[in-house]
Amino acid sequence: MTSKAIQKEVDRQIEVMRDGAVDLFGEDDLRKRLAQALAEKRPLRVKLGMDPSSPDLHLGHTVVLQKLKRLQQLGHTPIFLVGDFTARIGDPSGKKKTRPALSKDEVEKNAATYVEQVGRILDVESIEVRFNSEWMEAMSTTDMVRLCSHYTVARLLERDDFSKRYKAGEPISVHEFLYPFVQAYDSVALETDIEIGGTDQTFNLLMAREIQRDYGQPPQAVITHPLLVGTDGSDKMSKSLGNLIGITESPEEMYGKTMSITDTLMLDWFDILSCREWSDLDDDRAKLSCDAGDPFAFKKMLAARIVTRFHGSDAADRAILHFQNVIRDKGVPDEVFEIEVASGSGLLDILRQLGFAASTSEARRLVSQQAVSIDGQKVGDPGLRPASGSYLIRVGRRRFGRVRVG
RNA sequence: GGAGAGGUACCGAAGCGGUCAAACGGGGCAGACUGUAAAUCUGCUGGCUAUGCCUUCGGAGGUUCGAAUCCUCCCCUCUCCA
Repeated sequence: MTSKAIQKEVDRQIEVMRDGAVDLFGEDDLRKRLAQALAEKRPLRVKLGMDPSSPDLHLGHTVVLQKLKRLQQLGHTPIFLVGDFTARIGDPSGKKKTRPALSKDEVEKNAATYVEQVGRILDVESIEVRFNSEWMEAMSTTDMVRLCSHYTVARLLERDDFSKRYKAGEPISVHEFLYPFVQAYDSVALETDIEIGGTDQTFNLLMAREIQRDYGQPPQAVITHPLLVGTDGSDKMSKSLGNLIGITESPEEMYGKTMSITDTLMLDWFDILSCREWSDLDDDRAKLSCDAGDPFAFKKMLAARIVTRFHGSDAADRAILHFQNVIRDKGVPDEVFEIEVASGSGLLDILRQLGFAASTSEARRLVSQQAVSIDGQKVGDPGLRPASGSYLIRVGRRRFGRVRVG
């Protein structure tokens, strides 16, 4: 490549890196490094850290994964860092209970699940999967203390999460301060060129730059992405808040959950999740932000796009039909799971066995709220004992189960 | 080490001797309505062999006819001083 061609390619790649990102730190250095790498036909090493304590990926994770995929398509090497050692220290953003130590088996199992799920988004053949216990377990106390000497408490307190908690008088355990050090050192160990993360990771990612410099490495560039707000519309999507859409969820669930988000959140999701792939909807989206357009239609499009991304367009079509049938027309889904119960079982017990109520009391409540129907007939008697036969039980609008009374 | 504040149901937060299974808000669930599992409005939201019974207000004891509320010890958190 001529140097002119290289410059052009650098511009193009930087544009991709910036796309959808909140910030790109260290751009000048990155340009130089990229040019050099291109000249040497050498890929850059792009790190993405993952917490192995909960192995299921959700829509929020996919934001950075989509970006990683695009960098992979540019020819760079994704490094998937499993923070198994870090998981044992405990996640600082999780304020409360320190996470339990995971056994080696659990970590390996979770990591495998991760890679499998990541494989739905990008090509995992050429990906490098690493565990930070690899170098952290071998680190001596002396080295750990030395690592910590590269940063000050005042600077640690600059971190948004820490400063907020500090000002609010909430507890911060000392070990939480170590987390950024470990994460930073991971970049040293991996000789990372670029690290991707959510905006909540900005501090840690930037700190890695300084630590790398102290360890004689060129500092990594940092690309941060916006956090996806969860289905509740208030907090970032996370497992602990239960406001997520998992990427392994059924098409019907994905579609329905997306349809349940508020109109405002829908625009947010579109902007963050699109990644240039849904630009044909940009005009519709623009109309909505100035109060024109059809929010309902737009939300249906968004929901269909999300399902398509993870399950394909056929599945999306099925999800749409299911939604129209069950939610709009209050019909019955095509497929309903079935359980068998002993003859003489009471309705309340059946509801529990179907998983529609966690306790008899809750089942009783549902019945008294006119939420339960058998074969389309509302039920009012909590003491009901259906005779032998097969029945379709419906709870609320969208929970269905067939029960065969023996 | 000293002084003070505090730990309440999924979360936040009232209650400070009986009327407390515990106000209120959020979340969740349900009903109505609708453009949808949006918005809005209403109800429910510890368990059970259920007009009663059992467990719950950091933990363990104690006082009392009776405790989330009073006392003792312990554990945890925060603030200020050293």
